Amino acid sequence: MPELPEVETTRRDLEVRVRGRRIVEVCFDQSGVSPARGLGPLELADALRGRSFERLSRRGKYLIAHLDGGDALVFHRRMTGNLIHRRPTDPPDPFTRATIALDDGSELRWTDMRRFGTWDLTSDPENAVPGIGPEPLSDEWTVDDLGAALAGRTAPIKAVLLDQRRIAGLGNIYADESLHLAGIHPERAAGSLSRDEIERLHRTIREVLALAIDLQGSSAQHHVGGLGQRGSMQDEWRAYHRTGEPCRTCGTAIARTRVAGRGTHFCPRCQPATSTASAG
DNA sequence: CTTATTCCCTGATTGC
DNA sequence: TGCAATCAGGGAATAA
Repeated sequence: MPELPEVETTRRDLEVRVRGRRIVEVCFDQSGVSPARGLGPLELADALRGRSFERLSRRGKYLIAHLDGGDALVFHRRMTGNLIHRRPTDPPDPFTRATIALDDGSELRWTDMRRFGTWDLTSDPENAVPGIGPEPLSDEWTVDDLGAALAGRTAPIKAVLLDQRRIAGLGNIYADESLHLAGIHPERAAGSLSRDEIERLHRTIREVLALAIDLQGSSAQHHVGGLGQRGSMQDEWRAYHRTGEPCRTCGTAIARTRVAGRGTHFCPRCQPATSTASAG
């Protein structure tokens, strides 16, 4: 599913291709459902027609398309959303819910099998995502910041990693992967992590996100990049979606449980429930 | 303020 | 083989 690396992949792919392009028309499928809360398909098309893209930015899992005039169209791909740049003559993409025609004859196709994705038109792009936590790949995000986000919390560490108010952009895949690399059990109380564990986790979060961006994201399920290409990070998964398969570090079968309502994968040996001893 | 639960959606998978 | 139940999960809403 699209997490920070998948959204960043799309941003990089599309930025150069939509910059300066004017929206000629926006067409939605026949469902009558708009991905924009509070705006129907026709209203949304009216609001976007004639506007130009200035740049694309990202905040956590949100893709922000800055428009001329100072406002922005904010996309969230949720589970199955993709934004793909195509020519009209390219073969159809399955589950295309909307098409944005551009003034150079190309188009952006919004595909979203499960229709969870959202568009949000805002006049205040700087505050497009209120309450969201720090960007984990930013130079300004320190070990101390992570420590402060975890301090005193009794919730499982994985639940805190998934909480977008604490850290922006981690989802189920990269939470599991970061914890495996750090050797930390996903059900450990967040506030119980030692300084050494917090340092390891800070490092592995950044490592796994950076690698995933290099590999253009994980495409085991639905994600494709802005040109329709698959990523290859799924080949590097060490925990996520590997139930019963051998841990790449120690060979122990990867276990599966449920944390914060999400399927959770970990190595019972490398990620012990109690120890603070090293791993990763 | 906190943590836990439900719901949205639809194709894939599982169970009988 | 067929059909129903379950599963996948980000985040908003709701509950406690």
